[in-house]
Amino acid sequence: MAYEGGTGSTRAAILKEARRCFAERGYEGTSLNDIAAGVGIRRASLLHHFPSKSAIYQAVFEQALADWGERISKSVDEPADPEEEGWTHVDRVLTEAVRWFAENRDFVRLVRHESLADGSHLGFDLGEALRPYFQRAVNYFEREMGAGRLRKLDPEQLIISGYGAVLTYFSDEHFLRGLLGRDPMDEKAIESRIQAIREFFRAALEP
Amino acid sequence: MAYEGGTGSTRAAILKEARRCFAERGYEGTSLNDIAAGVGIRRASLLHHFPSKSAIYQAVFEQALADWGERISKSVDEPADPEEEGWTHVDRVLTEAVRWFAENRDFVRLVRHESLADGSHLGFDLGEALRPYFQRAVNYFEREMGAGRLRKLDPEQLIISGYGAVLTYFSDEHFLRGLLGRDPMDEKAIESRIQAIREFFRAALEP
DNA sequence: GTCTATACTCGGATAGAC
DNA sequence: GTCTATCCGAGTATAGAC
Repeated sequence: MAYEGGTGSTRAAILKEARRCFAERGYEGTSLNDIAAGVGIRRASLLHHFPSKSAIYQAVFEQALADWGERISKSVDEPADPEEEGWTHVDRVLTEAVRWFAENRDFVRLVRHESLADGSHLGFDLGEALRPYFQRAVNYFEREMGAGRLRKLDPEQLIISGYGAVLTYFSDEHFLRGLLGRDPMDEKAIESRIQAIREFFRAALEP
Repeated sequence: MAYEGGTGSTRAAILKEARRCFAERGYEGTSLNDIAAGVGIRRASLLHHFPSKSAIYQAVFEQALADWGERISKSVDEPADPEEEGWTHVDRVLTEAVRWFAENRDFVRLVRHESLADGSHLGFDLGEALRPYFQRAVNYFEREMGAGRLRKLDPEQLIISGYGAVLTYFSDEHFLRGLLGRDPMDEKAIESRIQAIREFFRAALEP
C-alpha cells in the first residue's frame, strides 16, 4: 500500500499526468518538464514528492497494476451465472475485458511501451508480475478444452494471440488511423471492433 | 532510390547498426553515440554521412519498407500453385509471413515502436504507407469469403487481429520471457508459435 | 572520411530561500 | 510545498585540422 501523507492530492495529480505522458511517449520520450507542466508546478517540485523520474514511473505502474488486479477480480470472481460455461463464459469475460481496455487506453499503452522495452526502467519484471493471471487463464482453458466445451488449441498460445490481437488495436491508434483512413477510436468504430473480436474468437473456439 | 556515393560501405554499416539500435530502444532511447560505437567510429563522423539523427531514422525506414515490399512481391505474386485457393492459400502466405517476421525481428520491433509513437520522427505516415498492402489483403479476403471459400468475417478487422497476434509475439520478447518463464525465441518455441498461429487461424477461417 | 574541440540545449537532480 | 538558482552530464550539431 502506498503511503498517503498530508496533501495526497498533488501526488495523485502527478501520478495521473505522469501516466498520461508515459503512456503517450514512453519513458525516454517523457521529461520531468512535460509532467510538471501538465500538473501546473515546476520541475523541481515534482522531486519533493518523488525521489527521481524512475520512482515516478514505478509508482505509476504500481497503481496501474492495482487497478488491473481489482478489475480482474470483479469480472472473473464476483457475479457470473454459476452455470455459465464454455464459450458463453469466455465471451462475457472477453467482452468485459475489451471494453475495459477501450476505456483505459493509457493502461494499454503503458503496458505496451514497457513490453517493447527491455524492462530496465521498471524495478521488476512486468511479465513475471502478470504470470499469475496468465496461469489462471491457462488453467481455465485447459479445463474447458479438456471437457470438450471449447475447441482444443494450445492455451498459452491462444492467450498470447488474444493479448496481441486485443491490445494492439487500442495501443496503436495513430498507426491505425493512417492504415484505415478514419478514426479507429470513435464510438462506432470501437463497438465494431468489439463485435469483430467476439466473432473471431467464437469462430476459433466454439467446438 | 538512395544515393550511393564512393564508400557506400560505411553508410551501409551505419544503417545496419542504426536499425538494430532503433529497433531495440526506439528513437528517443537511441543516441548517436550508441550507433557510432556499434559502427566503430565517432559521433561526429556519422553526421558526415547523414545530416541529422532523424535523417538516419528515416533512411532506416526507407530501406526496411523496401525490403518488406520486395518480400511481399515474392510471396504473393511469384510462385503459387494457380489452383491454390481458400484456406490452403492463406495458410501458405501466413506461414511464410510469420517465418519472415521471425527472421526479421528488427523490422518488427522498428514498426511497433513507430506504430506506438505519434509519428513525429518519421517524415511520413507509416500507416498510410502500408495502406496499399492492407487494401490488397482486404480485397482478397472479400473475394474468398464471398465465394464461400473462407468463413465470413469482417476482412479489415480480421487483418488487424492477425497483425496484432502475429507481430506482438516477435516484438515483445522480453515481456514474453517473463510471462512464460522460458525463452520464447529459441528454435523450438518459434516453431510451436508458427504451428499455433496456423491452427488458430484455420479454426477461425475454414468454413 | 575521420578525428578533436567546441557550442549549445535540454534533462535530471540538489541547495536553499520563502 | 513550491519556488529560483545552480550543477552536472548527456545529447545533437558544427568548425576546422589531418
